[in-house]
Amino acid sequence: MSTAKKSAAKSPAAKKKTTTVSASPERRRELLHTAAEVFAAHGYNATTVRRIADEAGILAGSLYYHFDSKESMVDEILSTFLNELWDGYDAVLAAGHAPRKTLEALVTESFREIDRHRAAVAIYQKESRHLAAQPRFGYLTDSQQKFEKAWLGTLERGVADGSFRTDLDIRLTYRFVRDTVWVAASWYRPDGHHSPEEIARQYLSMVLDGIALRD
Amino acid sequence: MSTAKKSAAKSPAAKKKTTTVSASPERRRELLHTAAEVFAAHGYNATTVRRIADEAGILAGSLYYHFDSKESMVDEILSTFLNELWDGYDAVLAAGHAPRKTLEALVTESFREIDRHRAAVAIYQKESRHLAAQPRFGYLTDSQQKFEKAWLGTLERGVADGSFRTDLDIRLTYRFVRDTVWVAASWYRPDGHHSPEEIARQYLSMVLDGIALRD
Amino acid sequence: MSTAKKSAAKSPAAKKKTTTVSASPERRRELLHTAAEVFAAHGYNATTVRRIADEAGILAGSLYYHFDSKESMVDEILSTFLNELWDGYDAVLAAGHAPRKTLEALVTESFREIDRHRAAVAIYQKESRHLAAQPRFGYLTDSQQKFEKAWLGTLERGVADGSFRTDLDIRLTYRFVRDTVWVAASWYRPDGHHSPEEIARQYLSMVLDGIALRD
Amino acid sequence: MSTAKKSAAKSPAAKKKTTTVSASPERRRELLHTAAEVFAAHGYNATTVRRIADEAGILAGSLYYHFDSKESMVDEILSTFLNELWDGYDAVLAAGHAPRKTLEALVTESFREIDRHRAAVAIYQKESRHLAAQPRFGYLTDSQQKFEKAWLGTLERGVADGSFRTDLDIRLTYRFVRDTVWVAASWYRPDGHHSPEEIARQYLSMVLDGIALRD
DNA sequence: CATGAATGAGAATTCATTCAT
DNA sequence: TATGAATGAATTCTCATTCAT
Repeated sequence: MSTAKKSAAKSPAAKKKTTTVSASPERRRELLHTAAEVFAAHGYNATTVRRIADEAGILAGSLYYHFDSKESMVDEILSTFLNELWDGYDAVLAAGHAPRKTLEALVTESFREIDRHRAAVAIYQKESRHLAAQPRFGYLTDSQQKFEKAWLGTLERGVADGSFRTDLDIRLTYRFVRDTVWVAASWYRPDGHHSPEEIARQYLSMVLDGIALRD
Repeated sequence: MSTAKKSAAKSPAAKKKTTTVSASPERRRELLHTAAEVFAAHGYNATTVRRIADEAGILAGSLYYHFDSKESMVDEILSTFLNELWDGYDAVLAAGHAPRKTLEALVTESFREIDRHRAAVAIYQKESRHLAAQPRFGYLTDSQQKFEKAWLGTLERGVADGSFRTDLDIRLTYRFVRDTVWVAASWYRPDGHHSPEEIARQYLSMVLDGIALRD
Repeated sequence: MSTAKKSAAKSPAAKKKTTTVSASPERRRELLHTAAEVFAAHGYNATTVRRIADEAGILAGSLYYHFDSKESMVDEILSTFLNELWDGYDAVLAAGHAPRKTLEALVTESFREIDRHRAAVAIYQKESRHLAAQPRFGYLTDSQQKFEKAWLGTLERGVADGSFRTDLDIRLTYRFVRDTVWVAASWYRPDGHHSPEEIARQYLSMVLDGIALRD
Repeated sequence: MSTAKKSAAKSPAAKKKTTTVSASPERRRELLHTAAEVFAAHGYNATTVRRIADEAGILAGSLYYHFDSKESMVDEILSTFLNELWDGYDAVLAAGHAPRKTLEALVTESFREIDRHRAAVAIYQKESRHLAAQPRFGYLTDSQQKFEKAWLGTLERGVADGSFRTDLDIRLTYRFVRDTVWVAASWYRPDGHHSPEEIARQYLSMVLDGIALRD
């Protein structure tokens, strides 16, 4: 069970109003989906509650029947996403593959998550830094650290066993790979041409072998 | 002369209040520097005029002696940055190097700009998309297009002359290289260990040759 | 029959919705009891309909099957209380006792009401002034006036017949006695130690003979 | 120096925005005076910020140039009042008078405070209980306890030295005297007829010697 | 009788901006 | 150049109330 999962579970549970949480989960999900799209498109701060409500076809005040606050909407969007992400990552890490294969699996899994939670990923990219400052979003920091450990560890093992180059600054490489993957959420649109697996394959090809033609 | 430069120049000139322009340019620069730091740290929307003023040691209202509006502050920050960026890029492109060398020069130039205008680059990364929606910031879109033309063109020429791999989706490659470089502004801190040139070298090494060990 | 009774009776009767009245009187009473406790504890304005519903174990909307509005709840609570109060007071006044004995009987009766309707009395103390501004609560003002007449009259008769001191400002004395008695509702908790009659006895002792030791 | 003073001083000091506090104290005082009147007349919760602003002849938002929040307005009103109250009480208690004289002095001082801070006293009476629940208003509880200690102690000493009756429940007597005095704030209007000292004299006469005519 | 979902009218608060001094 | 005081529009959130089921 991941840190994100535990923290995320604790966060809503600490609220007084449990009523809100008990409301029909279907409607919640619809509304959260709408909210996520708007947050992703315009940014969390720039998104007004009213805008979300408009998009959902209800009045702004009505959102508060389902959610405590605008904040608790992002909270639920992000923690849901991170929980699923870590389910996938944990499975990959638990499989005990060789470093190179692990890297490939992590990248592929990442693109799958981008495909499934595009909006959430975009929000995470843009907002996690300043949201993490609030105690309520502590799980973002936790997740960040687990994330770094997983990727850095994989790279280190790969350097040790000869899969990856030894002449690179490993933290720089980590950032390079990490950004390379996740920034994709800002332009990725599922369209049939490119399945997440196909994109992952091309990215991996570039990251692993470079874009220069080999002699 | 770049599009950015012209547009940027036109933008303030279209204002009614010439008062603003008459103020001492030194003070302006100081204040813009302060503003850029705060914008970069907290985001444009989340940054209050008062916060900038606090940081500058004056009252919020006093900023309006120097600038028309909060918007005109980002405007000046971004257009100044883009003008310098294009001075560099134009020089590189005008030199007529071979594709691979051009790519290397563009990347190196980019990291230099990140080094010199870290705050502006961070703002550009986070805010350009939604700022570009306003006519005033049309030059952001112009710049974006010139940018894409320069990079995509270089990649295409490189594919044609055998410098770069032919089996990759070229737009994907473009995004890969572009993001790879500019996202660095979100974590880059000038510290002596890594000069922009050194970081550029490592990035290029990864992008061109990949991180996998060659046989 | 008192003014309060008549006004209170007229008030709900003037409503359109007769539905409300048809509900089981037992459930009404339970709910009113719950409402009274919450109003007393947190104040009328600060009490949300939802809070009352929570306490009653139902949803906010469900209260509207039983009552027209939050206002009609306080209305019923206060008018019920005042009707009972005036039943007692009227009996005392009709008995035709001497002034001092009348005063004692009124005080004792008051503490009995506090004992029986603690919540209602507390609400009355805190809210009657501003509720009385609305026409619907005109009976509060009526009751207030009858109240003043009864007490002031008793005091005046007592001054005339030599039961009470002649050197005191009679309105000041009235307020003194009135406040002395009713403010008790703010701290009184029925606990077995102090029966209302016992508290009345001690209060009367203080009011009539003072707290200083007589020579 | 009293508890109220220290707590009150700490409360505003804990704020981030010191700017607010630094604004001209004259305007603050005027606005606080207005606010206190409205709070006293309609209750804290029922008073809208807009109402205060209307009364002050400015717009609601403009109040926030001077104060952080509605809460900080009551805070300042109450703590200012309590500080002055305790200056007076402490002086009385430090004088080391005999119990009866101390009681008289405390009552007189109380009526003087009611005269000077009528609105604040009325607010204190109505709102202190629920405000005290918030940490920010902890000094209300502190003050309450000091208050009880001062009055109960005086009564106890008076019982011991034969000034006061020995057959009364002392806590009941405490509440009786306390409420008797402070409830006066709800009807007291300075009018020339009754100086605070004159009212204190009459109250003391009733409290000490009772309203019944002595034989 | 009760629920679930909404409405709509405020409420407090924030903030870019203005302007007389 | 800067201050102090305000404006006014927008924003998040609250809550009594309604109503179809």
